[in-house]
Amino acid sequence: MPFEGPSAAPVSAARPAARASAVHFCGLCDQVGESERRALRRIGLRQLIRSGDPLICSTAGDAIVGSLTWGVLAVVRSDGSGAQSVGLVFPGEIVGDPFGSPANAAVRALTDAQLCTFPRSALEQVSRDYPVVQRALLRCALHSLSEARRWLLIIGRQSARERVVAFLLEFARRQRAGAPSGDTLDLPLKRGSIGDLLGLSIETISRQLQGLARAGLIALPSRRTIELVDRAALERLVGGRRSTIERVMP
Amino acid sequence: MPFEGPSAAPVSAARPAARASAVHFCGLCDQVGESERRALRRIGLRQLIRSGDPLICSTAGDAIVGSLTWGVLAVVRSDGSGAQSVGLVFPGEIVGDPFGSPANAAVRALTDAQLCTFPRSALEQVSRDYPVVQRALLRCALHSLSEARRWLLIIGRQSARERVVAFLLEFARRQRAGAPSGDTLDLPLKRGSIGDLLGLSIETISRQLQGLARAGLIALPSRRTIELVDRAALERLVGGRRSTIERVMP
DNA sequence: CGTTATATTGATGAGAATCAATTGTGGTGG
DNA sequence: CCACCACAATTGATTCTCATCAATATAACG
Repeated sequence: MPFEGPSAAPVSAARPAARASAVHFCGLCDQVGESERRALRRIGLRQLIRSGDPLICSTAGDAIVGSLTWGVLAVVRSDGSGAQSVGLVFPGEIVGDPFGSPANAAVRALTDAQLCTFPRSALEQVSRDYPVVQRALLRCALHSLSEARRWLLIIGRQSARERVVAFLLEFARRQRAGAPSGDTLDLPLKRGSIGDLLGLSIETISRQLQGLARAGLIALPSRRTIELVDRAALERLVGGRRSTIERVMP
Repeated sequence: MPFEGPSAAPVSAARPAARASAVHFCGLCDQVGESERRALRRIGLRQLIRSGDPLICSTAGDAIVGSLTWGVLAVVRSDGSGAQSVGLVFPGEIVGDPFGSPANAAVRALTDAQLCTFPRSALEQVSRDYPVVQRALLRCALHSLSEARRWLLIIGRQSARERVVAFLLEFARRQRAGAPSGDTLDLPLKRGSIGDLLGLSIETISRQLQGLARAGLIALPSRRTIELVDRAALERLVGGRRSTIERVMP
C-alpha cells in the first residue's frame, strides 16, 4: 500500500498541476497556457485515491470534473448483478461530466491514483473566461469518444482470444505514456475486472491468458504481470481489423 | 426514392439551419443565439444524402463537421471483412471530428438524410469568435460519448434477445424527437445493419424478431415496420440492467 | 414475369458461459 | 515459523447460445 494518507484525502494544490512525464496529449492542464493554468490551479484540488476506492463525484451538491495525473481508473456501471466496466481512464484523461447531473457517475480506482479535481461550476466559470480551457475540454471529450468507439469495435464482433489480445495491446499503448516501450505490463486489474471490460467470464480470461502463454506469445511471471513476448504475433492476431479505426465524432 | 437531386448535392443555405420539430437538445444551431446562428449559416452548407450513400467527410483537404437535421446515419468501420457499425446518428446530433485528421471518417446514410456541413477550419474560427459555439460542440461530444457508453453496456454482456430489445427501445427513444409517442417504428435499417450494430448475425436478428413477434411483444406488419405492442414487457426484458446508466465523461 | 436483393427457417458445430472442484497467494494470529 | 483462512486464479466437465452453412420464401424492380 504505497499511500499512507487517508483515502481520497484532499491535498493542497500548491505545485503546477501536472508532471510532465506521465501525461499525454489529452491532459487538461497541459493544453493550456500559463495564465489559464494559474486559474485552474486556483480552483483545483489535488486528490489521492486508493486502489479500489470509488471516486466521490460530487461535493456539496456540485459535481466535479477530474483530470487524472497518474494511476488508472475504471468507469463502471453498477447494477444489482455486479459491476460492469465500460471504459478505462489513463493519465492525462479526464473524468466526470462537465454538464451532467451530479451523483450518477461511477468511477473506481484500479490502482492508487492521483488527480486534480475541479468543482463543476467553478470550472465552467473558468472555461467561460478562458476559451482555451473550453477547447481543451472538447479535445478530451473527443478523445474519450474515440476510445469508447475503439472498445465497441473490440467488444462487438471479436472472439475471446482477439479481445484479450486487443486488451493487452490497448493497455500497453495507453500506459506507455508513463513507462516507455514497456513490453512488461503491470496490470492493475484482476481477472474479473478484465472480464467485465471485455464482456467475458473470469474463466475465459484465465484460459485465454494461459493459452497465449502456452503459445509463447506472452509470459505470466506473476499474477499481475504480463510480458508481451512476441508483440508482432499478437498484433497479427488482431491485425486484420485494425486498419481503419476512425476518429469520428457523431 | 424521395429525393430527385443528385446524391450529396449542396443546396444553398438560405433558410434558418434547423427545423424546430425534428431536433432535440443536442443540435448545433439550436443551442446558440441569433448572432451565432448567423455566423454558422454563413459558413454552412446544406447537404442532402441518399440512403446508402457515404458522407464525404473532407472537401479540398479540409475535414467537415455536419449537423444532422433529419434522417439517420451510421458510423461505420470498414475493414477488409465487411463493415461494422459503431453508432447511429440521429437528428440534432453532429458527425465528424472538429480536430481529427480528415479522410478517415466513415459515415453512411441509413435513410435519406439532410445535414448542415461546416468546413472544419471555418467552424474553428467561428467557435473562437463565439464561445457559445464551442460550448455547444462540447455538449454534442459529451452526448455522443454518453450514447457510445450506452451501446457498450448493451453490446457488452447482453444476450441476443436482450440486445435486440434494447435496440428497439433505444431506437424508439432517439427517434421520438421526430415522431412523438411512436410505438410504431419505421426502421430504416435492414437486418444486416442491425446485426452489425449489435454484433449479431443476420439470421439471429431475424430469429429474435420473429420470436418476439410470436410472443406477442412486437408486431411486424411490414418488412421495415415494427410495432412495440407490449412496451412494458419489453422494458422488463432489459430492465434489470438499465438502472444506473451513467452520464460520465472520462 | 423473370431476376436480384432481402428475409425467414432449419440443421449443425464451435465457442463461451456456467457449474464445480482444485490450486495457488497473501495475510493473520497463534 | 507455521497453520489457517479468505480470496484469486486455474482447470475440468457440461450446457447453451449463437454463428455458420444451406435451403427456401418473399419482396422489390426492371
